[in-house]
Amino acid sequence: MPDSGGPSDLDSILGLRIRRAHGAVQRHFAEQFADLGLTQKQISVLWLIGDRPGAAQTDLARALDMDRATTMALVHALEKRRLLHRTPSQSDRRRIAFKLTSEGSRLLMRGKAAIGEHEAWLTRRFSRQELAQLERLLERIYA
Amino acid sequence: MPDSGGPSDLDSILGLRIRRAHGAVQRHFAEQFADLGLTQKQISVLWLIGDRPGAAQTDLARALDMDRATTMALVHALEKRRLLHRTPSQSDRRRIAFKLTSEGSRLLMRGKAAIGEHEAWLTRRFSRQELAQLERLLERIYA
DNA sequence: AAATATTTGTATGTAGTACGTACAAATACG
DNA sequence: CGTATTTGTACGTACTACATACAAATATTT
Repeated sequence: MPDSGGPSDLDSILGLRIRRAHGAVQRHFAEQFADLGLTQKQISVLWLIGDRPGAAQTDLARALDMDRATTMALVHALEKRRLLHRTPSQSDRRRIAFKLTSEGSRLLMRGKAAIGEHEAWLTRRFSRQELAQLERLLERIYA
Repeated sequence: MPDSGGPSDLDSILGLRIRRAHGAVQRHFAEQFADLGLTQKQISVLWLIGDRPGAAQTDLARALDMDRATTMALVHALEKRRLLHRTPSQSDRRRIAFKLTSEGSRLLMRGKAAIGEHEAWLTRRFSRQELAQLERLLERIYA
């Protein structure tokens, strides 16, 4: 082996740190949620629809910072699993309102519990102050 | 519209903030690198091979926190574009050493410049202290 | 020295995420 | 009323990521 992993100037790139942190969180999340069969994005969608029944395509896309095509790919997959259903709006017949099915609600409840554990795993490495600081700094990137 | 984007308890999830920050960085990166035709992962691989010529599959996977299959998918794509080439190691004939081609080196140089601009965009929202703090906190997640 | 285990590279398949584009229907606006 | 915008749909493309199985080379154990 010509080089066994010495430091590289790549380490000083903030973007890479964010990507690696994201990857680590993603991996732990996937493990935690393997039995529920939900990804981060999927449970985010369920969560949002649970919070805002009647939301539509554009609402989800905006809330989750995704484009419409990506959003609908998620929604269609969840609909196929009968976790949500879609009913046309009466006031605006272009819109189709999303609601959780009872199975979707049950899965969301289990998902929220699992997210609690996941978040505990993630946040236990920070003090309360550090956590607040980290959230504040991260928000500046996407807000 | 039944709900126009009020706050949700989703906002208090650190994992989601990391994901959204990652998404924002990813989007800006993609714009910045559209003309170079390189993704974050791809330039990370080029960068690492530039820093450590002779590295092999496993070295890259470890350095970038990816599994071997993902790593090789990246390497193969870059090899197809003649940005790197692979030569069998003499000391260990299982290993195949990666090196940049001259075209790969040129592209890496341009990429490093573009990363400089990208990093400037990303970091200009933080003071020097905040930047150090953010890097320190992020590292705790994946290290 | 021989048998076994590990490492390394290869090849395939699946899934999720993300975006672009083009199209049709409904609504809003001038 | 005609036009522009919004909304949903239906394609297609690309990247990332992981699992698995297989072969070859090397390392380890007996």
